Amino acid sequence: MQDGRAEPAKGTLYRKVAGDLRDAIAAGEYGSGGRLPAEATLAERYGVSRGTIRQALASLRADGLVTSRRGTRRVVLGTARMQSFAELVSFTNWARSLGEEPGGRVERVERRPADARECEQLRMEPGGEVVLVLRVRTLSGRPVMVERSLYPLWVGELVARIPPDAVSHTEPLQEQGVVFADADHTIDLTSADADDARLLGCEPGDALLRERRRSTDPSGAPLEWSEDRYLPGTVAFTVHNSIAASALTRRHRRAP
Amino acid sequence: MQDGRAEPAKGTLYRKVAGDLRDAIAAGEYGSGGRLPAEATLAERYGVSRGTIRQALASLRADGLVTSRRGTRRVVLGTARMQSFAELVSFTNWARSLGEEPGGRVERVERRPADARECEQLRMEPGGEVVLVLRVRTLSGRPVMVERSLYPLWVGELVARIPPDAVSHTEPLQEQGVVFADADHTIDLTSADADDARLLGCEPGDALLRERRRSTDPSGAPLEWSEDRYLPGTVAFTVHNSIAASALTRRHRRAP
DNA sequence: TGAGCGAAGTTGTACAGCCAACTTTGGTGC
DNA sequence: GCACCAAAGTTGGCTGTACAACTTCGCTCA
Repeated sequence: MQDGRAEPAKGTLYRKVAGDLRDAIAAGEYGSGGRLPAEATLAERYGVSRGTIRQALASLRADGLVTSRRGTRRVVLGTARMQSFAELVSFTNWARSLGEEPGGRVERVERRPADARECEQLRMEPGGEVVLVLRVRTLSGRPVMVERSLYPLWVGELVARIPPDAVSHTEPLQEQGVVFADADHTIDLTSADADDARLLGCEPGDALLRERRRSTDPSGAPLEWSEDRYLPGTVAFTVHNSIAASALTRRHRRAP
Repeated sequence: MQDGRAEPAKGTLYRKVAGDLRDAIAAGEYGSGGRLPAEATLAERYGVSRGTIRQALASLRADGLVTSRRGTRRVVLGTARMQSFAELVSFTNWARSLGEEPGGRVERVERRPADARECEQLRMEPGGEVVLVLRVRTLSGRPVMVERSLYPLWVGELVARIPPDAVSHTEPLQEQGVVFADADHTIDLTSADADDARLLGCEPGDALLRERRRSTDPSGAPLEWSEDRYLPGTVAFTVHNSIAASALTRRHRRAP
């Protein structure tokens, strides 16, 4: 996604249409705050059914590119927009999309029994073993993040076989057929411990931006429970939300 | 949403179905990691078409409640799940859903011309005026957040009429017909300035969790550009993401 | 016992049509 | 000029159908 250029957007019709509309919006074809053509118009233009157009537009809606309400044509919310969390699945992809050179070095690998909380998070039998990986991640050579990942054994064994200085872990895992499909993220603030301070070059107790992440594969099986700690100023998380269809809208007052 | 209880979920069929399924999942009816009934089964059970069922399930999917992939029934990802960002549209709602007593006090209201960046963010003509509101927000009496909000004039005038110690600003605005429909959020870390330190009771330079937010109404018109600064440990942001339908899935390896 | 294959089950994509709900616009009437 | 109303335009919601793509499971066969 982030390399931009005109990819045919895979085989399905609605994705082709969505990609096309995304490009048009990014090119400012409708302007910021401008109106998109009506669904029927687009359907005719692309030679597809209205349902397909609606599917494409739902995708733009989910990304916060356009509004959507009954009675009026869709309005462009912003002409440029980043993939944000879609890229957050991988530090490597995110870094590359910024034009930075990502790197990483595994500091410690440890195999040990999981405690009660870890078992629950990874949906394992009590007493099962997990693999803990401590890794420092760099942007153009400068350390910016410490990653502590907990894997179930079958993933951990694959991770352990990856060279310690590999840029990406998700890519080799993907080669092995391990797909990260879903993730829950929790973002807050924490302070650096001794490991963090040493690896990031800050003082113990300094504030760090923390992202905790639980990832599952397409079948819903937990793959990873991870805690990432970022140096301040190196990263910002972005997300879009919408009431989409909320109750109590009452009468709507327009901007003059 | 957050008061839980069985609301009929408005008039539409698919929302009734979605609400019902949400309740069932929350009650653990299918278990964590369990399989949902097939679409056809649900369609028959509820007496609606498969399309309607799919609409309901898409809503659960978007909330990260269930997986969704071709060939296999949907899998429950988690039995309990918070609304997270859906509640983030309002500090008041969020606090109440946590059982805390929200409060707030306006510290400063200022009407002044907008600079170039502010004009762009609020999509105004250059030289237009904006209203700046500085407010401290409390949880059960304890200050946890400083909010700096920038409003276009027509909203700012409504805000200025709200009593300084009003618990919620969005609720009276809603009464006036101002609906916050969409928002973009950026989350990172910053340090307290003199105002923050005084109002939050911390030291200048202390780290704070920062959320910048740009909200629009249903027609896409900017309503607010706000920067919130939270004391550490008072709030965590959660979000769910999914590849949903990514390319390069290759062959998928299952968890044993 | 294990590998391979095929059938059944399930979701994804696409089409077509219908009506309801809502917004906008323009004209009518005062 | 202004308020009100009617009509046109537009999206939301729902049904029904058909086929494609994929997963799972059990059976057959070596």
